[in-house]
Amino acid sequence: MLNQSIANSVVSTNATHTVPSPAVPSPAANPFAEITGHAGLIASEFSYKKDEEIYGEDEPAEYVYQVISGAVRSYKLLSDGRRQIGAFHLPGDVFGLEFGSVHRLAAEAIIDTTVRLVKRRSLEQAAGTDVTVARKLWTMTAHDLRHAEDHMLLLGRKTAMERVATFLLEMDRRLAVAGMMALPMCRRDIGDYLGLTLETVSRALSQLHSQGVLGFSGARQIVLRNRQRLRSMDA
Amino acid sequence: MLNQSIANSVVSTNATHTVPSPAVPSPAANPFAEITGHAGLIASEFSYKKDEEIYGEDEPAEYVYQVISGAVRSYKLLSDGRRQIGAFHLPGDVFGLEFGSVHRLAAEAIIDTTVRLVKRRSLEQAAGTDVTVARKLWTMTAHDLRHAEDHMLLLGRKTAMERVATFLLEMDRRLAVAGMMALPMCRRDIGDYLGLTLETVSRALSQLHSQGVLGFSGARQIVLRNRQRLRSMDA
DNA sequence: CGCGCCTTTGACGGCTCTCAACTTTCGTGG
DNA sequence: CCACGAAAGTTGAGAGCCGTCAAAGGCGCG
Repeated sequence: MLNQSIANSVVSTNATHTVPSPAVPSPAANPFAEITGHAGLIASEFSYKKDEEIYGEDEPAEYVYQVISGAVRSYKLLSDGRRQIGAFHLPGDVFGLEFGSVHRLAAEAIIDTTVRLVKRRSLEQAAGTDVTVARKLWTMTAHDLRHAEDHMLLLGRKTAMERVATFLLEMDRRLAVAGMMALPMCRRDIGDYLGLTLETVSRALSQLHSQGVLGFSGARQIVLRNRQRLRSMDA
Repeated sequence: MLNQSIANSVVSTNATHTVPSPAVPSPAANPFAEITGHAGLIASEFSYKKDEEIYGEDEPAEYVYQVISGAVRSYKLLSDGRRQIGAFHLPGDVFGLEFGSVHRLAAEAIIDTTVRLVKRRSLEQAAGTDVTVARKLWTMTAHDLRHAEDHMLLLGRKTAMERVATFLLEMDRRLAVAGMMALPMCRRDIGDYLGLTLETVSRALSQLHSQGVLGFSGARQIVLRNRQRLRSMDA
């Protein structure tokens, strides 16, 4: 019931599980380039396989990362294994930037992922002499804070359907290409991001599908057919 | 059932509804003093009555505030009135600091409150020339982010009892005097902070009381009698 | 001293979780 | 290119935690 519901002539069938977003935004809008360019910092690249850990919670924060391709989840765990994903990082996003010396959340590659990275101490040092770097660090942290504030509202007060609607609109904004989005993450990841179980996420998506609000082309290829309706559900 | 359960000989009875914390931490630990002292900024004072709005959501962010006395809640609203309190601000805390030009959350005085305030543009300007100020702004935003990340885990994954336990330990740490805390906020505020209803908060507190984990002296005067037990409940 | 807000407590219902079975998709290898 | 097995996703039934509605009690402020 979840397939063949899209006239997806525009979508290449081998696009599954890759995030086809524009690799990295233009240099002008790229905070990493701004910083490294400005301060003459050395940026390396590194790749991680699907589900590979990039760093652990409370691990020393040695590097700051930018997603080049792939996708990353940042999360916290409770002692019994309950997980809260705080953010998904998609191509162009910077993650792992900490004020202190340790990572407050763990990070894992959701799919095969390549990142650019610079040493945190280099950034700190540059910020100590260059106010534009210092300001950029503030900007990036402030951006994360804004997202966290919105997400607290979602987690504390929205219904399951509202959470899923919010999620779809966020992902649509961040990774839709030609009106379609290829989700890199599984239902469990979505649930742990939204404070729900994977079953509840699945049921909400099925309901939206049956109402014609969205179309599937494989469980992770989604087309939004009625964004206005979705926005009205997002409370 | 909620009163006279404490041998509170140390607590003056007229302490209700005032937050008896140390007015403002030592200048060395005071971010506001650090900044204003460093940059020669002008700080004014202002007072708000109980439940008075300090600023609204999406209002221009003209000032940055520091609580001198009293208590403040920062929150977001959904269109139908559901509210998520993102943080409580107690004496010494800085709030209302935004990277952009508008406030992402509204702020209200929980009880009669006096604040110190400086113009945001003054800070921005100072940060443009002084890296220590720029760094301080980053520090404060990073601190808020850390709290928001912890709170997302609470809202997304903790049970009602775990949330209340976490809340009690947080308030104990932040405003306990002589082993007792005088909560400035009502049950509804606590519920809106924890993503619960006021009734659920009340039931959890009653249960902790009946288990001897805490003692009451009026609904808002609480003594923690078994912090270890509470920590084990907070997951 | 008394009114009104805050808090507590109870009964009940429902939204989401849990547990389970089935289906589909996807990666792998023949 | 197809077959196979495992992982991911869907769907159903039932339970439980927390929310809703309601009422009574307590405390604080005027």
